[in-house]
Order: sequence, then C-alpha cells, then structure tokens
Amino acid sequence: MDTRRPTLEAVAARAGVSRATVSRVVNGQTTVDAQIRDAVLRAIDELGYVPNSAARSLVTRQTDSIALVVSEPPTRVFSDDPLFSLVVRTVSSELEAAGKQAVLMLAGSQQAQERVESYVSGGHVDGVMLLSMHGADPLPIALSRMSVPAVSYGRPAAAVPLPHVDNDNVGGAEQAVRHLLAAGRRRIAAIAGPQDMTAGQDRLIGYRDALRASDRRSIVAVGDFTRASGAAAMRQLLEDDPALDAVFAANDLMAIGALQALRKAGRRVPDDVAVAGFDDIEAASFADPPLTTVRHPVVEQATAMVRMVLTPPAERESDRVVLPTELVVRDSA
Amino acid sequence: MDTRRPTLEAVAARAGVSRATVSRVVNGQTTVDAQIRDAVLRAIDELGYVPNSAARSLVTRQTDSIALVVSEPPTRVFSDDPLFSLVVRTVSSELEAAGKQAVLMLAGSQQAQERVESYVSGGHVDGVMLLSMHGADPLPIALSRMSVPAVSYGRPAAAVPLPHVDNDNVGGAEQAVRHLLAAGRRRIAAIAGPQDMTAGQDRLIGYRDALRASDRRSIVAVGDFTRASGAAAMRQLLEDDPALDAVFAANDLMAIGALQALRKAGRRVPDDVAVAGFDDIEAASFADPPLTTVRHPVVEQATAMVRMVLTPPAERESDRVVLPTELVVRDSA
DNA sequence: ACCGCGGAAGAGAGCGCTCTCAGGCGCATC
DNA sequence: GATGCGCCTGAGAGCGCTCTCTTCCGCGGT
Repeated sequence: MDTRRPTLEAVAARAGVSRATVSRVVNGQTTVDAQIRDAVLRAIDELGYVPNSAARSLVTRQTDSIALVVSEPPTRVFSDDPLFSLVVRTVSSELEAAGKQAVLMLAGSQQAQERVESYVSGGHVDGVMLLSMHGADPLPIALSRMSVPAVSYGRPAAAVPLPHVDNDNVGGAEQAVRHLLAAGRRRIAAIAGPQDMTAGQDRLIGYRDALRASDRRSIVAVGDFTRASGAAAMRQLLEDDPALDAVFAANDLMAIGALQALRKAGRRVPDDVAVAGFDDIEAASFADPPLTTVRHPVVEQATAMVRMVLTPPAERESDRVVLPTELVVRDSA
Repeated sequence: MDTRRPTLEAVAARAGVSRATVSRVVNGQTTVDAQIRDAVLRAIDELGYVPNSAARSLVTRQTDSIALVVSEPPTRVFSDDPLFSLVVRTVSSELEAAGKQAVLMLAGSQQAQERVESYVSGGHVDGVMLLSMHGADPLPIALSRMSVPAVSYGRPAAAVPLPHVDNDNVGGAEQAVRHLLAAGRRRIAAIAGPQDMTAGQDRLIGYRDALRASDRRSIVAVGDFTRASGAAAMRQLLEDDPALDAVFAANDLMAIGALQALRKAGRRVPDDVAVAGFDDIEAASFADPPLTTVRHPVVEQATAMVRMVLTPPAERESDRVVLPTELVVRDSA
C-alpha cells in the first residue's frame, strides 16, 4: 500500500539487539538490563515503532477487543432511547480503562446477526456483550455455544443460558404500582412493553403482582417502548375503560406518549389520571407534569456487565446479577 | 485457551487438496475446478471452518474495519443528542453493507485521544471517521499525518487538512434568521453554540450575515449545545435586552431550553418572542409550541462520509462535500 | 583451578493465512 | 510428433510477532 511501518526486526537492528529482547521491552518484562532497555526504547522512539496488532494476536490468540452487539431491528427507532447511548458510553469507557477496545455492532436483521456470528467466530473479539435482545433472536443461542465469553445486558429469553446483568424489573414495576395504590387510585391500567423482550415481560409481571395483592383488576394495552405506541395504547385504554384513574407505563417514552394522549383527551394529570413510568430518562423530569418513574442504575449495570465479560467464567462469583431499582416521585403520580 | 479451531491446513487435508486451493475457494476465486470446489466446501462445512482474521490481516495488511471516533468530553452529556445515535447507526449499517465493520471509539479525554492514535497506528483499522471535534483536539492533526485515510463529519477546525462532509451551517442559519426577519421581527438575538466547534462558529456566522444584510444589530449569548445552557443563555439575553422579539438558537436542544426559560419569564411564544432552532431533532416537533427549525440531512451526511472514507484519496471526486439544509416552519416562529 | 548456578540475551520455530512461482496436464498449432 | 500455450494445482516463502529453549557470561563455592 504505502511505505512500510517499522517492525520489531528494524528496532532490533537499530538498537543492536535481538528481536526477542525488543519484544521483552515492548511487553514490559523486567528481565532486561536497564542500559539495553534504554537503547531499545530510544530506537523505538526514533523509528516511531508501533507493534502490529494482527501479528501479535495471531500468536497470542487474543485481540483485546470486545463486541457490544445491539439487536434492535432497524424499523424500531432506538435512536430515541437515551439509555442506549448511556450504555454504549459506559461500556466503552469501562473497557478502555481495562485496556480493551469496544466494537459496536448492530444486529437488527437476521442477516446482520449472521454477520455478527461469523465475526465473533472469526476470532475478531475476546468477548461479546448483548444488548436489547428479542425473544426470537437466534444470536444469543449461537453465541452461548461458542468458546468466546458472552454476557447479556438484561435477562435473556428463558431458553437462553447466558450470563447476564439485569435490574429488578419486576420489583420496580411493583413499587410504581404500589405507589399508585397507596395514593388511593382504584382503576390502574398498564401500558406494557413488547412481550418478546424480558424487560417488557417482567415489568408487566410486576404490575400484575402488585395488583393481585390488592384485588384490583388489571387493564393492559401493549406498546413497543416508543412514544407513539404509548400514546396509541393510552387512547385504547381510555376507550376500554373511561373510568380509569391511573396508568403504569413500562417505560418513560411510552409514559410521555400517554401524557400527550391524556391531555388531548382532556384528562388532567395527576388530578384525573395518575401516570407512572419506568427508566427515569432525562425527558421524564422535563415532561409536563414531571413524571413519577422508576429509576434503575444504568451505569452500574453496564459496568457490572463489562466486569463480567472480562472475568473468565470459572472465576466469576455469579452468572446472574440483579440490581435494585428506586421509585422517583414527581408530579404525575 | 481452549480447543483449537480448524485451520486451512485441516480443511485442505480433509478435502485432499493443498492449502492454496482451499484459500482460493474461501476467497471466491474462479479458477478452481467445480468438483474440487465442492469437496472443499464440504470439508469447510463439516469442520465448521472459519478463517482466522488475524492471520489474514497479517498478510493482506487490512482489517476490514473502520473506526468511528467521537471526540466528546465525558463532562458533556452527549447522550442527549439524538443526532449522535443516528450517525452511529447509519455509519454502522452503511459500513456493514460494504463488508466492513464499524469500531466505535470514544475520545473524550486527552488520554483517550492518545489511545485512539495508537490504536489506529497499530493497524487495527483501515480508516477513521471523526465526529464532534473541538478546536483544540490534537487527534485530527495526528491522524491527517498517518497513512490511514481519515475523514471528518463536519468541517474540522481551520488548521486541519482533513477531508470532510458537512452541511451548510452558514446557509441554514441564514435561512432561519431571514425567516424571522420576514415575519417582521426587529430584535433578533442568537444563542450561539460552542465556538470551539465549527458547527457553532458557522451557525453564528450565518446569523450575523443575515442580520448584517438587514441592518439590525446582533445580540449574542453563547451556550454549549445543551438544553440547560440554552435556558441560561435565554435568561441572559432577556436581561440584556428585555425588548427582544426573536431568538435563533444554534441547535434545537438549546432552543427547547430557551422555550422553557421564556415561559418562566412570562413571554409567550411566538406572540412575544419567536424562536427558531437548528437540527430538527424529534423533540423539536413535540416542543410546546412545536419548534421552527433548520433540518439537515444527517443520514445523507453520514452516508457520504462512509463513502468518502472507503474511497482511496486518489479516486475521490472531492475532499469536501457540503449538503443543503431546509427550513421547517412550525409554530414557534 | 574446576564446577555449577542463575540471570540475561539470542536463535529459531511456529501462529494461520495469502500469493507468487513453478510444475503438470491437455489440447490446438505447425 | 514436437512445440507452445493456457489452465489448474501445489510448493513454499513470507507477513510480524511471541515464546521456548539454548547459549553465554559472571560469580561464588569447594
């Protein structure tokens, strides 16, 4: 292509030593005479030597990079979701701190998932982190069979034996619904998330558990975690049960959509209808009225996931971590 | 580490041919007898052979991956900015279509920039795309000197000779301000973006150009592209010139902040004060009132950048692409 | 004076792949 | 029938690095 970069060999020649010695210096071994080390370092500096990573990983069998796979179909606009960015950012900087490189891969289509699979089995990465998986995704199962460590952000579908870090979706939803109950609400509806995602499933379970304990009946509409679907679900619920006086939405984006639908329908929040969300994204506090919601520790969750993927399976304390959630009470409920 | 993956050698042995022939089959060369090809393909399948990418790139000197570097300091919450996600997503899928892999790197700190530099010069990637650069960043200059092609999303700082794809920030700002003028506004203030970013600079230039042509005086406060800074700048402007009747904000996030500050100050939008933004993020249409803003083609810009980094410098038509913007008139102005 | 020992440097064998070059075979040409 | 040409296939030389094994050297012990 263009002028060849200097190699170990060149550095060795310049410093008047052998390749092996230069390698030792580069890799920080201590068994090198100080004077020789200095000479080598000087040669490296003069030549502007940088190790060739392909050659290195050919022999060491590791690449120092870890894949972060986001399985979101392109049709679904996840660019909305601020959680995604935050996870990416956290993972990336945590990995960096560990001397690893994050490789972000999108796996929205069947085809893209196959690409990811062959990328991983081609030895490009030392580990895989999975984000935003859906029930039918074949990728997690494929990865769990490979020799590369794979972990999941959020509980994977039931049949998939993947180590993971999740937050307490069931418990969080329960907290929110109990808060609505405690405020004296009688007809509490739910806008559930997509039921092919465990976060969607678990938050609905939490809602049902809380209601069951109180003997109220449940009213459910299903959305897909987008604002628009939240608004549509809200209209549906209003039609099904005009007397409802509270709504629990499985995420904030849908809750905000619900807020808009309620306003359009002439209901006051929280006077007529109380609304609670889940996630505590930034927009929740700017909503009108500010949204009562369930906060979960995104950064901690991402950090724990990185730690997990970096720890060899044999040395892990646990293959399953669940982090607590916290109810944030604002004006909407 | 664990059970060794099959190599070319193993496939060759199984198919009863030489390594070279298997390599030809794997790389899709046509000069192989159909019968032999089938035998090789069968052997590959039976063994579950996947080429070792490190070995391959050691000899081919290319890695089929391209870095996307985001130079945003960690202190600045870019997780807010939906444009970021959209660019990442577009770049990633465009690259995928070209058989390349995107490697996302964060370069928020001095240290991180050095990491990126050595990663790139270590031969990990075949090209680099830079996003969200600030004036003082040393990285672009370092990269422009390397043998790996580098391109920038948005015009880089003046002194940096980097090919780039930008949108017409100056023209877009002019459009917005001319719209305010045409609506009869007399005192048009600006909330400028960070002046160490060319998008911030250029949008301010557009504002000034439009005003100069009309003989109005300019009133400027500077923000940093965040919502909070927009609100703060708005309060400042109101204090400086209580009689202002229009504001051009250099991005939508700041415009939304300004909207909130105006409401708190008891000004009606657009009756008392007209507000125009820039970017046309989704939140702009949900703002209260819906925001008049300047739309620029993010997807096209990202796509053009990918095309540019994939095209060898010698074959490029141009090292500088500028895409047009479009005024979107809603209720705020 | 000899031996042995430990620490530090060098020699050299790969890692798994690509690619050039040579070799072999069949067929058309003279 | 000898020659040449084209087309496939195989042999083998690296790509740049790591790592084991060997060698070398200096030094203390007997």
